[in-house]
Amino acid sequence: MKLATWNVNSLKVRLPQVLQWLSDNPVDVLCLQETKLTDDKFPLAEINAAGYQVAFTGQKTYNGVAILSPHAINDVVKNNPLFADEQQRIIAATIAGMRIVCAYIPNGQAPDSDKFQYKLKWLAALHEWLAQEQQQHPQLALLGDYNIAPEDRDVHDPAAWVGQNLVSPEERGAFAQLLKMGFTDAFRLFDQPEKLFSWWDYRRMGFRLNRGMRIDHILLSPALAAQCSACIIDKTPRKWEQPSDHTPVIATLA
DNA sequence: ATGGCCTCGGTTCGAGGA
Repeated sequence: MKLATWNVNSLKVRLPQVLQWLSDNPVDVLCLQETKLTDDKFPLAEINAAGYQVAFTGQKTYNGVAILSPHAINDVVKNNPLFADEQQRIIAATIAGMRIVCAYIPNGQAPDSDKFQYKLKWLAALHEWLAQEQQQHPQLALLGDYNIAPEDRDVHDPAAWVGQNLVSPEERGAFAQLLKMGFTDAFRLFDQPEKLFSWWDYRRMGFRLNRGMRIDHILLSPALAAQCSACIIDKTPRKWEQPSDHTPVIATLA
């Protein structure tokens, strides 16, 4: 069983790459973020034709999330029921006995901004909701773009980023809270290469210079973590023409 | 050097992303 997450930064632009990647990497679950499509524009037929079911919720220009699977997708929930939000950032579903939550956590912009306060409130509501979900769903996975680099080793140049957005103590505290609740960062279950990231800035030759961050994560409940046999970041699509600035993360469950 | 690049909406620039 393979679970993956990928912030595609516009599914309209990236659909050919998503289909190519799925052809090269058949997975049981693929969570997408930043689809940036209203539901009427979602490429449902193309994804179905590739052999995948899909649940999605989107809006114009920003945000938007989707879950793709070759298996049946059941009990779809859009957004956090405990947090009224016009922004389409969460979709959850049950697939092959697992409860899958696909999340696009707010960016936050800067620690002194209103958007940062929104991010922290959003994360607090996420904690509250997941605490309920884990009671009902022992096999629970949270996949997505967290917009948080959990530790200094997840940042290309930690000294340059101290206190900034994506690495601030408040954000890292919110991530740590998820671990405290019992979730495991699948990537850190295994030995990993140093300086392996999931996002690189388009500017400043970020990818070529490996100036990146690990901000896309797969968090697993204890029952799923016990089955996890591998977790990798696939840098391949970041090397393609006109790439997303993020690249897929994949967890394998035994 | 607080910009650089990419996407979108909507027009030829601004906002947002991270």
